[in-house]
Amino acid sequence: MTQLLSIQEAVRATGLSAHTLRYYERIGLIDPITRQANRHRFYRPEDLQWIAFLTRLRATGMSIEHMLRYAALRRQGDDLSSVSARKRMLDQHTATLEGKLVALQETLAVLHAKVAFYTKREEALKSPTHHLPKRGA
Amino acid sequence: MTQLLSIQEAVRATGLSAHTLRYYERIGLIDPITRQANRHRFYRPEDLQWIAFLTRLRATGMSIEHMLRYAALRRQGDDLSSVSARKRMLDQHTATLEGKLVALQETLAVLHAKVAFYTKREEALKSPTHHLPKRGA
DNA sequence: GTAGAACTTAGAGCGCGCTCGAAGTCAAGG
DNA sequence: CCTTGACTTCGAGCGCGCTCTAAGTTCTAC
Repeated sequence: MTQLLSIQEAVRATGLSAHTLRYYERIGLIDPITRQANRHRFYRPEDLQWIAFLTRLRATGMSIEHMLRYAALRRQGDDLSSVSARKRMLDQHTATLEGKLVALQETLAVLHAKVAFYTKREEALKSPTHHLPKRGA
Repeated sequence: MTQLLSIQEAVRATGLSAHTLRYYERIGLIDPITRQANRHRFYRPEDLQWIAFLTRLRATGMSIEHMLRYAALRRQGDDLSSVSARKRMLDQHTATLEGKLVALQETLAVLHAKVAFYTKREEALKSPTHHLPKRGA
């Protein structure tokens, strides 16, 4: 049958803490997780997929408020207005991430240059008789 | 001569708020900015360069605590231990950013796929007589 | 001389996203 | 029966990075 996971197993599977999993459910990011007789949660594979997607959105900087809007649209069902709105949200996030990607690449270039500079400086300082320290940035 | 900027001009130049500029100085991220007779700060081009670099580090997720360590090393001067430590910090940050870059690209791929899916779904919903709604993720 | 704008300081406050604590329930093992 | 331990709920607390407030100074314009 489908594998159902306890909260601790979900913790391992998602990388989130049990506190965070309950918190996400409490605020409505995650639909109410089905319970066993003892009221313990058990997570279905589809819950984990949704949580993994949420984690992606969070890790790339989407606010919880926005994720809540997305989750609400998802609950609304697959009518045109929901589908269009979700698409717009993801389009918007995509654009944001493309901007971040560029910024990140620029920063990586700056860091590579700085590291190269420090490497030279380091070598000069290690053998002061062979090279005078360089001037510069 | 070198151009000196008031705090408002520094705000425009850096994109940070005046509050944040003072805050950074107060906690030691920025060295004490020189003052005019009326005690107002005036920022030198080199201050702005340093602030721009800090802003890059922040924007790519370096914590203020780490930036403070970097700033302290910089104040220490260009001896071997400072240069090596700064290089190590930037190397470390570079590695972190390379990881983020990959994650970001993965998320962008997921988003592109989802948007494509929603686009199809949207079209199907707009002309329901021509296409039945699709099943799927 | 007075109003207003732009700055100064020190310290309090805030929003986000968790994170934790307290107290209770339940099932299994000894 | 009693402990142990994993879970439950609810609400309070926290760390980060600002952000704002209040009160004071100084300069410029009228």
